[in-house]
Amino acid sequence: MSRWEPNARGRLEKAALELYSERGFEQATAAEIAARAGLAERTFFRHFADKREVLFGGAGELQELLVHKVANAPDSLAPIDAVAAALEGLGAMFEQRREFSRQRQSVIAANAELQERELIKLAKLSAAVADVLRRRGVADPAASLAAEAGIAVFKITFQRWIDETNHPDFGQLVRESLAELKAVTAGE
Amino acid sequence: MSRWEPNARGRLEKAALELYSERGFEQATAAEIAARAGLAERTFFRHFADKREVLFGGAGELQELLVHKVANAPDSLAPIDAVAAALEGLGAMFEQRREFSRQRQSVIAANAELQERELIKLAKLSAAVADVLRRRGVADPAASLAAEAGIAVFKITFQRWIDETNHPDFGQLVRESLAELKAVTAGE
DNA sequence: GCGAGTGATGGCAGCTACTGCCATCACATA
DNA sequence: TATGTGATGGCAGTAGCTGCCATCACTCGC
Repeated sequence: MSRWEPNARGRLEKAALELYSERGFEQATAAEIAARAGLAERTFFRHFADKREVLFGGAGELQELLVHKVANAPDSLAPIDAVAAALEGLGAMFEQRREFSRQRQSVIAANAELQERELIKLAKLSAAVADVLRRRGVADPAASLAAEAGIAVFKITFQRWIDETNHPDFGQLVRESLAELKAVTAGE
Repeated sequence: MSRWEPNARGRLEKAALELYSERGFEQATAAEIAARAGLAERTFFRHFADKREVLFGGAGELQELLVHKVANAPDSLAPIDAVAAALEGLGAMFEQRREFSRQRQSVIAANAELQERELIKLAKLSAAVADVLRRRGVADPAASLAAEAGIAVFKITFQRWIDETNHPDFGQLVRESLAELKAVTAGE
């Protein structure tokens, strides 16, 4: 494996996840990751803005997917239900890479800097969802709040999906979490 | 102003906010901040874990305050209402430092790394609120969801409070945002 | 008053993340 | 075969951050 092997980016992502798992995020240097991928450190930073970003290559696709699903949800659905329906549709994608997701999440859970990066990705997701809700005609601050609430449902759902040992259905967990949220915010 | 002047930490916080405002977070070095505070770079890193943390000295107090207020909210209040009541009680604290808050928030808004730090502080706030809700007898995932929803209300409220030019009342904004959230999550 | 102890500070060496700049390489195309 | 293009490597340099040790101001027991 040397220069001009295909899929340098993918090799870097794989090498990084392995090294971060083996010895922790802080103990792995960018040079080591690059070496394991058969590349130079300089090349690592050409593919990824920093050491953390290598774990978040999928964030863009996830956002596009979610935005697309919210945009295409039936007009009859209330904002929060449109977001929840879109979240349910993410199940297939996650189920497919469950083991990868678990490993990645365990690395992130062990390091605060990675959690920060994860949180800003979720914040951008929330902002994008708020945008598409506004395009559906939802006014502010309702659009922002519905988006934030939807992402909160996503966070809790994903955590439960990772933690549960008996492979629960992602969509089912979304529906349960949404019902809990509605129960919790029902009042007056 | 030299060695052994009192309140080194406070001087560093002030110098940092000034420098970050004047030329941006990335363009200000830790050595410069320390010099402006009459201290050495080494001393800066003894008071703050990193360059960002110097802007978040108040996060701990805020969390204690909020947790205390949620814990002492009337038992009759539903979880989300207990959190909202606690948030309303934060108004006095913010109104007192409105100009500081605006300047600080403008610095944070201009830099992604600072936003990441802010988000993890809010996540910790949410976790602490979830904890105190559990101590109030709220089960999971309701406790986590109520906390996340409450912090979402806080985020939107704070943003509106900063943006509005005509000095709105913080508590009033909390009540409005909560009402919007309830409207948005009311369903089926 | 005086010496030991304590906590805050400064200085310095060193590692690593990250960047700018330029050379080099593999490949496509004319 | 020449030439352009995009990906890569090498290297120097900056800045964030840490470990280690010396130094300084203050306190307390005597």
